[in-house]
Amino acid sequence: MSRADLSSSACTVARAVAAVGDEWTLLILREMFLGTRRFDDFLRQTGMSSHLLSRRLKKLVALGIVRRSAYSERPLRHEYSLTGMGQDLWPIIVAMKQWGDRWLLDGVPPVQIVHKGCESVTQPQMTCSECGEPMGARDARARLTRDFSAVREGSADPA
Amino acid sequence: MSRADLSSSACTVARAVAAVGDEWTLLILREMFLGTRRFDDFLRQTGMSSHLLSRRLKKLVALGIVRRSAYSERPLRHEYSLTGMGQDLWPIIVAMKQWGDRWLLDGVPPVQIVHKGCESVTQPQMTCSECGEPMGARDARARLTRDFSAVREGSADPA
DNA sequence: AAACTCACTTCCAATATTGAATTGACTTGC
DNA sequence: GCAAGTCAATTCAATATTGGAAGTGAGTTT
Repeated sequence: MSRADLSSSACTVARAVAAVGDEWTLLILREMFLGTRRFDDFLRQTGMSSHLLSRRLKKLVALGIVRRSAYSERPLRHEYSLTGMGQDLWPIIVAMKQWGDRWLLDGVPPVQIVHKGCESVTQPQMTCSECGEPMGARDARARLTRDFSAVREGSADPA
Repeated sequence: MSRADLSSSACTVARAVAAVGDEWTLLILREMFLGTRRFDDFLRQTGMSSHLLSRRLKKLVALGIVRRSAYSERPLRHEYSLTGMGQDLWPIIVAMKQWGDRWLLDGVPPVQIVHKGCESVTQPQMTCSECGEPMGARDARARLTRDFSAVREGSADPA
């Protein structure tokens, strides 16, 4: 199986991975959440090649994650911004930041997140939607729905 | 800049991306959280080539995310499991699942998460550590700490 | 009118990935 | 006791992707 096939997997993690699960795409998203909009700024802030940036942006636009719009006629200039679908990727980037801050860094994280609601510096965490408690890997159990369980018993389709 | 340099970036998102931000690594992690431990099972469940699986597992072990241990002497057999550092990646995979469930799927998600604490099917969400409210991109503001802000003003180092 | 900006595209060498075959230590079935 | 099977890889050639540098073209500034 090649990477291109992931998007048709039944597993929604695999589909998400196919959409945004590569190094440069994740960095582009980080920049989007920091407010970067322009091609050249993405280049500067991520250090990627323009070739790749161009391709990644096209893909993100095609998927509906990013919107391309003109911010100036004459000269015609475009900027890139997140759609609703793209904004919803925030927890993924934040989860990466939290993990990186904890495990890959000594000292003070270079970026802090302020919650607009309460105006405090926050350490966003995953919580249970039902009881509101913070949760991690040990507090969770996966349950397969429907006939999907058959897939994971046998040695068939990667799901 | 090449992808290899990301790990030395000041940005902890970039560092996290360098560690686990590629397609196959993310799928390996998904499998780990579903309980997969053995080489062959990773192959079957992810559909990746054994060559790559071998390389990715080595990298994860080197980073301290995965532990390789013998589950049988004679024949000598090894299994792979998550370290504490690896367990902490759970929010990233869950965030991807939540996004995939919402935006890339019609119908019922193939996997549900049960919170062991309250025994209900949960939709884990990011919340503010200070006030407990659920939060998303629009509820957050990034604040650069220290002299790190200089980096983002100029056109220098990708941060 | 020369230099510059922005948003790309083209080219090609270097690198990474795929898929199939192979290895080797051991176990199981007959 | 010996052929077939299992597990955890490694090797190799074909293919695909990437990185870096250079180029493009519409328009603007000096």
